[in-house]
Amino acid sequence: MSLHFGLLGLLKICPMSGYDLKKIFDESVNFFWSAQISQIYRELKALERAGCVVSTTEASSAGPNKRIYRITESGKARLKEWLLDDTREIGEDDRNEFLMRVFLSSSIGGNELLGILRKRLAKYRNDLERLNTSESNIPKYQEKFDIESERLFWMISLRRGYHDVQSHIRWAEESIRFLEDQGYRAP
Amino acid sequence: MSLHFGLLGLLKICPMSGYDLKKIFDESVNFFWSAQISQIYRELKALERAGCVVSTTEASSAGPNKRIYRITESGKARLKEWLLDDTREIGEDDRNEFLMRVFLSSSIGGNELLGILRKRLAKYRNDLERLNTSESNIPKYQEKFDIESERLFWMISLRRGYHDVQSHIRWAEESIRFLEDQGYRAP
DNA sequence: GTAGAATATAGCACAAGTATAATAGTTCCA
DNA sequence: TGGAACTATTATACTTGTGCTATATTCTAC
Repeated sequence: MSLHFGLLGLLKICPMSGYDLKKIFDESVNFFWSAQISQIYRELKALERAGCVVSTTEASSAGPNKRIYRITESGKARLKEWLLDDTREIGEDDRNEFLMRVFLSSSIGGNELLGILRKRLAKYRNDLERLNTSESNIPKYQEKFDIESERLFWMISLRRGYHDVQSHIRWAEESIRFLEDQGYRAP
Repeated sequence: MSLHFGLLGLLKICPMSGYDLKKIFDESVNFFWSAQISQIYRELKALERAGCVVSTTEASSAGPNKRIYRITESGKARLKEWLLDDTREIGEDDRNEFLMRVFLSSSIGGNELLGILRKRLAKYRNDLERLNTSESNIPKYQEKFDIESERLFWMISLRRGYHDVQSHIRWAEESIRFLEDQGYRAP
């Protein structure tokens, strides 16, 4: 459902094509939601069938015709309803394949795990860079659309990204130090 | 694939039924992986078809017969292979429906968001309690199986849980303070 | 002028997880 | 003795997301 309403929320700011939405996803909400272009097109069709959006074909400034989606009043109402829905459990996916590996690492031992954690720490530091890129993209959107009313909420979401990445880094550093103190050495 | 190898990893410690595996999932790895019982049974069948486990029917101490699964040598080898597989990107799912809502909250405004964040902070504090429960469950498993060789890896995974929950709490507190400073008041 | 990159949409097979219902044995206790 | 709670497994439909392929247009660099 999140992609469904994520698209609806972005279309509330400005009418767009599926292709445009994909780009915005990759540049902004990517650190907590990603979507394949194929899924976005499929979901847009579902949104139109549900009467949440309407589409028109328009000439593109570059490339083939675009199908521009616009949010309807019904779509706006349903978005608000979803945002306030208190009955359903709202998940934060903590499913973590990497942690599953750490948990099961007795089969490979501490030396191997130490090497794996060092690589992962480098990845986390890279995630921090990507977040900075997301943040520096905001002014670019400000030029394109009127996002002044969005700004506060975007900043709060972004702060969550920083808190999370920093905690990942702290954990990896702590675990590496701990394994080293136990006498493990990466292969 | 993670559930696949998660089950295999637990079966390496001790042969068990699907029902047993579900209970262990809920009590231990739950903070980074959950599984429906229906999915566990389905996955066990797939593991057996793949030759990673074998099953036998045994009388239960209480209730109907159990189908006990045992890991095979081939299963152990494949688990190790997966743990060391360096070619595939290992995901940590940061898909976050709650954050999607925060991001799109301009439709409901800062006052509503403040109320939502307060409730979420209470949930995070509860998550901390649940982690403590997971940790205090470890000695219980130590009695049942020989998990001395697992202990180090379980502790490192658990530490990640603490780092994560604490960062969620810090973020929620910070955001609530920020909204209050901006003059927002929960409805 | 043409190859290739970027723009733009659509379709299908597959993987992984959810939700729910059906079935049935055992234990416990009112 | 009857029913609730727990133990235990199976089956099936559905949802969400991935990966890959096909198709077509327009712009840019050589």
